[in-house]
Formats: sequence, C-alpha cells, structure tokens
Amino acid sequence: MNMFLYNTKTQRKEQFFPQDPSKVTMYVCGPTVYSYAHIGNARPAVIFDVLARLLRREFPSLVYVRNITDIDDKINAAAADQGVSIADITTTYTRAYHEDLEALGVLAPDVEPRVTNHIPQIIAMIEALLQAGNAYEEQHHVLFDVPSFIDYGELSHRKREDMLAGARVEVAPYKHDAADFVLWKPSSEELPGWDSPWGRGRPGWHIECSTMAEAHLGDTIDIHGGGHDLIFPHHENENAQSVCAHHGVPFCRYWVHNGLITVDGEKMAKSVGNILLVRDLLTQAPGEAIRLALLSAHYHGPLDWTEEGVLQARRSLDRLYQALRDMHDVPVVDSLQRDIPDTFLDCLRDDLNTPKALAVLFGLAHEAHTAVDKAQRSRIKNDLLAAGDLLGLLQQDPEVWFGGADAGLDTARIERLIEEREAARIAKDFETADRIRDMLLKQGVILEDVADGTRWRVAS
RNA sequence: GGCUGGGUGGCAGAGUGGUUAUGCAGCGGCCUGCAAAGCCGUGAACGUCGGUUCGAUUCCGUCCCCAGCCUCCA
Repeated sequence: MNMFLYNTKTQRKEQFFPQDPSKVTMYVCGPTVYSYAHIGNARPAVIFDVLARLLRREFPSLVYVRNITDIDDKINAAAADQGVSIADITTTYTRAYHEDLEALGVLAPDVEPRVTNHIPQIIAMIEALLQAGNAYEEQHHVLFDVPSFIDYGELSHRKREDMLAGARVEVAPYKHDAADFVLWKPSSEELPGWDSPWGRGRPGWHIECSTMAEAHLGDTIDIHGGGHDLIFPHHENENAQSVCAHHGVPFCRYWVHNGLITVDGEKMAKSVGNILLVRDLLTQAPGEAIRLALLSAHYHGPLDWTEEGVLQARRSLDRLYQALRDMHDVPVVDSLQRDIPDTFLDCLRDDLNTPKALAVLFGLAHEAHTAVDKAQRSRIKNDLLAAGDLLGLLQQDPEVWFGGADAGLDTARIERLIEEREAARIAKDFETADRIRDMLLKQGVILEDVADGTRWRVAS
C-alpha cells in the first residue's frame, strides 16, 4: 500500500504517510459562490474526488473537507449587480455548484463548511494571532504581520525581496509591510458584517480556510489541495496563519495542486471571454465524458480544453462501454466484494496517474473482446466495473450510455426500423436494408449487427 | 524581473539509461450480403545545444518556446 504524492512544498514526489493512519484528513479549497462553476472549478473537484475515493479504499477512514466560500467582495458585487440579496446569490450558486458536480459524478465531501457558519472561530483565530504577536490592528483592519513569520514563502518558494520587485499592487496605507495581508476588514453599512473586537467587519480572504480546516480537521492536516493558482498567495498565507495560530505546529503535510486549464491553448479568463461553464458543456456532452476528459491528463500538468478532447473522451467511453455491452450476460461478483487489480491501483497510488490507470482500463476492454473462458470474462467484467468505479466511471448501464440518454430519440421508431431492415435482409433485399441503415446513420444512429441480433448506438 | 509547471509520433497522452504504453486517426488483412463493432498485423515521436555514459527521449547544464503566479482567480 505504498502511495506517492507530489508535494508542492518539497517539490518532489513523496511517499504518503498519514499522521494517523486510522484517520486521513484532506482539505480542498472549494468555490466562491458568485457565479456558475466553470471547467476550471470542475478539475480540482473531480481530481480530489478520485483521490478521496482512493484514500477511502487504502485507509480505514478519511475525512474530506471541501468548503464553500460564501463571504467575498465578488459575491457582494454580483448581488449589487443583479439587484438581489447576497443570500440569494450564495444560495443560487451553491445549489448550481452541487448540481454541476453531481452531473460529473463527484461525490459529496464528508464536510462542506461555509464561512458564514464559522465567524466566531475566525474571530478567535485572529485573536490568537494578535496574542502571538503575528498580527496587528490598524485603522479598523487586522493584518497579518508577514515579517514575523520566518518561514513565509516556504511553500511557494518565493523570497520576500523577489515578490516586491514585480508587485503590481499599491501598498495600502494601513500595512506595516507591503506583504502583510488582511485578516479582518471593516464593513460599511450596506455590506455584510459581524461584530468583532475591532468593530463591525468581515474576514479577509485567507483566514476562513485556516479556520475551517482547524475546526473540522485539527491543527495538522494530511493533504491540502487546490488549483495551482492558489499556491500564492492563498495557501502561503493560509499556512502562515495556521502555523502561527498554533504556535509552530505544522499545518499541512502534503500540499497537492492541480494544473490549470487552458481553452484552445489560451488562458481561460473573463478578460479573454473564454470561460467555459460546466453547465454549458453538459449540454454538449455527457457528464461522464467531461469527467473522463478531465482525468485523461495527469492532474499535475496543464490541460488544454478543446472540442476534440471532449469528443475523444466520448469515444474512449464508447470503447469501454462497448466491452461491457458485449458482456451484458456475464455475471459479476457482488459489488461489495469487488476486487480491484493492483496493476490499476498502483497507477493511482503513484501520484494519481489517471492516464496510466485509464490505459489499464483499455487493456481490460481488450481482454474482454478476446477472452472466451467464462470465469475469466466474469473476472474481467468485475475488474472493469470495480476499477471504473474508483475513477467514477462506467457505472451506467451500457444501453443507457449508447442510447444517448437525453438525445430525445424516438426509440420505438428506431426499433421498428430495425425490424423492417431485418425483414428486408432476410428477403435479401439489401437495397432496402441499406437505405434504412443510411437513413438512421444520418440521424446519428449507428447500427451494429451482432451475434444475437442488431443493436444500435448514438454516434459520438 | 522573480518563482512554478510543462515541451513526446497526425492528434491526445503515459513512461523508461539500452528491447519505445494507451486511446483516436491512418494503412493491410480477418469477420460481414455490405457495413458497424471487434480481432490480427503495421508505419510513425521524444524542443535546442552541450556534458556524464559503452549507450540518453530518460540524468546534469545552457538556451528557446508554451502556460500560470507575483495580494483576494480552481
């Protein structure tokens, strides 16, 4: 059970040893709910979902926390923009986030804390930082005193001097040091705020994750995940806060970051106008195909999102489901006792190498088409389903996959035409038979004549 | 300017100090009334320049290119 993860902090792949093997802890930065989830939000959700599934299998228990950030100036701006309440915005987009992730086969985390439910704890942590001498109050703000934390920059591998060189932000007058960041800031009348020892205000950006991690997982967590863009400043600051609030106790043992998504080779950004919403992608391809597309590249590297990539993912699933379809009458062992082959598990244990794991899946599909032995076929089907389940794939009925689920097809009509064609074939009227087949093909329905009759599928 | 990740065959994408995954696409064959699916076979790659080595795509260094971060973006 050797597991390895690339640790951003040490910049190398390390063997994973949880602090307490009986209870692994993982915290992943969730969304700020001010708009619909885009494909870049979906990538970490899917990746850490796979990691969570793997950890649950490899260790007796896992506590997986993925937060919802429901206090943020972008939320306030969206509310003002749309003329609705802040609660309306966060409720709407939290629900949308859940719907989108569910469509991608992402399981719910064990805990999904919200910032608004942790204000007292946030205030307590800020007080702890003030007491420890790592924070100061200035003009109704409370700021983290970066120079007071000697290890600052350790995670993102930056030196403070270097950071100042290219800084594109002006230093606020209430900061003692340019690198200091806000823990608490004052709220005006119309903005959401809570009473605190420093007046009515709201938390800064980073403190909520430190607080929620502490509240649900303790002082030291095993794995902290998120997008590559969060390494600095978010995680660097989170680490500084937590370590200082806990008097030097390490905050996180393994920092795991996923690469970012580009769209047709270009950065995905509002300014470029190429933000792809999960919601919109789901109208173009099944959620399972989008999930596979996200897992088809190693999590650590960049992923270029293209229509061709989604199409390839659909075809990959066609191939895998084709194998399952051919084994529709092959029995499998009870799902609770499913064994997953080590060849497959080892791929994931090695820094979550999903592309390599997928290759094992294709190998199984190939075996399925060549094996004749009954017991062997049963084993193959079992492996395919069990391994697929760990990736959150292949759990549909193949008929549903090939039926194009919501393609809005008249199934009865297709079946009738297939019967007509069959009659024509028996009568050796191949002209009619081919005409029917071509007609269906034009409508995106492909016919396959197999041993026990004619079956159909929707073209990818 | 600093920091980080990446540059592999037509495309996507793993991996390895020497016999070069996997999927899609291509080519030849089998199967089929013909197809489709599947099977069998097959061509094709490691950004640049150096170094280490018997041998490097794989290790080290240089350079080039791409992407991201550098205070509220997953």
